[in-house]
Amino acid sequence: MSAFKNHLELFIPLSEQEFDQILQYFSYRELKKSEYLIQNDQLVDHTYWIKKGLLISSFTDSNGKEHIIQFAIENCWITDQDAYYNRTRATFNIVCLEDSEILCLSYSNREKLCADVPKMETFFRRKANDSFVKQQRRLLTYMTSEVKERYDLLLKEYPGLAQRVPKKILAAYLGVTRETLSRFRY
Amino acid sequence: MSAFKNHLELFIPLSEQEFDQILQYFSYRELKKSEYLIQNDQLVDHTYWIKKGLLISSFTDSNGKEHIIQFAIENCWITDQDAYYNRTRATFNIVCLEDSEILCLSYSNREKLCADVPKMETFFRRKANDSFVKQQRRLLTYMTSEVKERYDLLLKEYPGLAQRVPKKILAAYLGVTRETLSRFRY
DNA sequence: TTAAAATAGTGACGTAGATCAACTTCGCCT
DNA sequence: AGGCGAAGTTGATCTACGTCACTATTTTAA
Repeated sequence: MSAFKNHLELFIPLSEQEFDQILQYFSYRELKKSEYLIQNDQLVDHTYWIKKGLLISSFTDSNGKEHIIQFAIENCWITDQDAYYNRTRATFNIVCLEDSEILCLSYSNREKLCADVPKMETFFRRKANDSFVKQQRRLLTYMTSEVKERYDLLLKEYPGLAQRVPKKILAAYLGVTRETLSRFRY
Repeated sequence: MSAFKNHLELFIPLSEQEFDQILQYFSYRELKKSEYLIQNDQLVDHTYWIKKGLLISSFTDSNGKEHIIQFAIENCWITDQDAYYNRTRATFNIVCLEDSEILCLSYSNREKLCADVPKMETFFRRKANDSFVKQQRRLLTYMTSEVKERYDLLLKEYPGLAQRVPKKILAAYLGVTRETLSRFRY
């Protein structure tokens, strides 16, 4: 009754044996609240699937302002994708907001997995297309919607997030100051 | 000496025979300036690779304001990805700004191609990861940079675009009015 | 070839959200 | 349990960009 198997089966059907084989390519980690998974300037050799917990990836711009790139809760993947795919150093920080349980996949194991198990290459292709569309929707929301509307959409996408995460983090995801967000809530 | 073969070889090496086989899955179209490749509300059954020309995909929001999603010039892929991958209707319009020559790949042919030629599944996986990262960089630029800076970055990414495209289209890509863009140029 | 439409530039004014500052409340740590 | 830093609220201004209105120029199509 693995949540990870269910997750993979969103895109590809798997036998128990296939799933067991796939799991060999992953390792497992547990992190406590406020520990870092990735820090700015590190080489990024892994992508991560969140079994349990809550993490954020963030970017600090040249004015020292922090922007939230992504929330990752149960069943989400997270890494600094630019650094991971291009084998360069992180520009993002990824930190735990809650104690977390994480499956880890190294770059070389991911390539091996894709070569050894064609279904997994299909999975990653579909997943990447899906992520692209979601990212594009976020950009579109950014371009077309008022802050209040973007806030409502965020809470609709992650119900209960407002209770798990400081408001200033929500504001930094929406691209406004905490003062502005505070004036919008009632 | 095919530009398309070179394009595929950015991610995967190909023999002439393999390339010839791959080409079988595509069809070819020519469009004149101002003709539509995809119109809002149509079913989207193809993704397109631009051999020559210039197209834009755009989205018209509930206030009637037009937003430019993407410019597609030589060697770019373009479609309404949300509609294409999820087999639904277009929310974007895609129109030619210049006479264009286009390779077309249907959804079912793409799936067949991925199943028949594993290298092409690898190509599309890598390409999708790459597109995701580029999209994420655009969102980040949106969140962190002033309009003037975003304008300069756009022209750096597509040199000569300012000469090929009406200014109001550039403004709609940057998410500002044509008046504001006009005041930034010197 | 010329009229109409689309594109572009500029000024005056309006507004959403930023910035700064003061105050309150919450959560963590020994 | 109580002290301290982080988080959140609220008010007063500031500012980047939007809106509207008018004019000039370029493109399109009959």
